Amino acid sequence: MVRQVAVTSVVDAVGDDIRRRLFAGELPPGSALTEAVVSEDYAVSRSTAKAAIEKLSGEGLLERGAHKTARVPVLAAADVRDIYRTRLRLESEALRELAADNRVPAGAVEANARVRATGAEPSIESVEPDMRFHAALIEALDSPRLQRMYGSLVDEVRLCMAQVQGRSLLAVDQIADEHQQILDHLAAGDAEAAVSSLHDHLMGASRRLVAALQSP
Amino acid sequence: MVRQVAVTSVVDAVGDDIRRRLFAGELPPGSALTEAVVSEDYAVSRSTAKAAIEKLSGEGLLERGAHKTARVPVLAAADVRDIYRTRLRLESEALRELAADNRVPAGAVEANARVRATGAEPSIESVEPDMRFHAALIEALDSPRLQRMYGSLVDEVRLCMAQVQGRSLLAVDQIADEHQQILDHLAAGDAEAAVSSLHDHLMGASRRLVAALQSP
DNA sequence: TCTCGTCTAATTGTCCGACAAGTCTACATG
DNA sequence: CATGTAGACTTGTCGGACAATTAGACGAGA
Repeated sequence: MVRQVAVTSVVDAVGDDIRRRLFAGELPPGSALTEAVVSEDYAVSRSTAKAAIEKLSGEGLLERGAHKTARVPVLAAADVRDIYRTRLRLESEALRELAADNRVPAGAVEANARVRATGAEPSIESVEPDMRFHAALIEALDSPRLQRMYGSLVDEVRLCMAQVQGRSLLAVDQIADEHQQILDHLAAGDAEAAVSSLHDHLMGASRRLVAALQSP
Repeated sequence: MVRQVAVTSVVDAVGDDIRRRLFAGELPPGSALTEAVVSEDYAVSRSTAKAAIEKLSGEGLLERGAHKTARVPVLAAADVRDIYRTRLRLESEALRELAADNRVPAGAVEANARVRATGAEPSIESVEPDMRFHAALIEALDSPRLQRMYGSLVDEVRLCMAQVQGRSLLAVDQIADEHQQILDHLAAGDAEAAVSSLHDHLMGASRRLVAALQSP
């Protein structure tokens, strides 16, 4: 077992902050990010700015064509649907594997408790534990590659959230209830029921996101 | 509908050629790729070489730590198993969705015919159509994100193949038969049977790869 | 002998400045 | 109105430079 500590290069630091700004909605969809601007904003060389931008492009958080300025992607309904259907695919598999052993990941239970603790009203506060709940399902499989894939999806989900500015929130209680239902099915070892609940949970969220995207 | 044509930067060209060399086994596992060497080999600046190396690292085809020289990853048994289990997860989901509509992707049928056409003896020739068969299952779902994820897995699979140098090949007929079995189950709309066949197919391949890795 | 510093060579991280090539916009021309 | 063109902006690539880091060799001292 090797202890891991994080070292951060300037490129990473700049990339991380741009990512943060993306998720915080500080960079509206469609807005441009030229290498020169990034370079000035962070007081780094253009090479460094370029590297940061290209890294984010590789992750799908920015769009850029050859000789074109990088832009914050504008997510269309088709994108949101693809993101959520792919999410559903990964998480469904996770549920099937967990249900096969009646496994209920402790991290998911804990995260859902935190969801519920954020109060009854729809709240942006509940997003964080909500994401943790779902991530815990994936992490329970202990597969580096699956986790990496899911991580890239999560980033796109956060981009969605930023673009609808919380206009698609559901009552916290309902979210927590739906999560609990999934956990119950897991405990019972009923894979199909768990998958079905997850399907409703995620497809509902997808529909709300699409609706929020299309109404100003 | 926009017609797409490919433009290739120098960075991409260098990256693509290194990728090719990786898959061709020209770069043995564990070997180092310094920026200076790449820069000289391709007669490009170090900045360009660096960008190419970093792109490949991002795709998981090279390993590199801060201030460390990039190296061709040496795949351990755990890696191969994780790669194949993740492959199984994605392809299983694809089969379930296809079976739900009794869909048999034409591309998969055609690819399997090409597998069989490569003769009866185990042959490196059959690898290409084999990969096409599996990719066709994923492509049938028409999901950009799922395809991207699967693509990154395929790259790692090719890295495996390069590292065992074809020491894990199975008789072409058997491969084609197993593929056909999956297609038959799909046509019958029997998702669980299709998934089960796929499971045996992929886990067998995984076991052979691990064995080949561990014997000289 | 083993451990610990130190020195050195190789390598990467970051910056700067430069120029060619590509993109976009507005404007002029036919 | 379509076409072409000029100019500003932006990206792609290069070369060189220097600091920071790593890794290996070497030697001093316990």
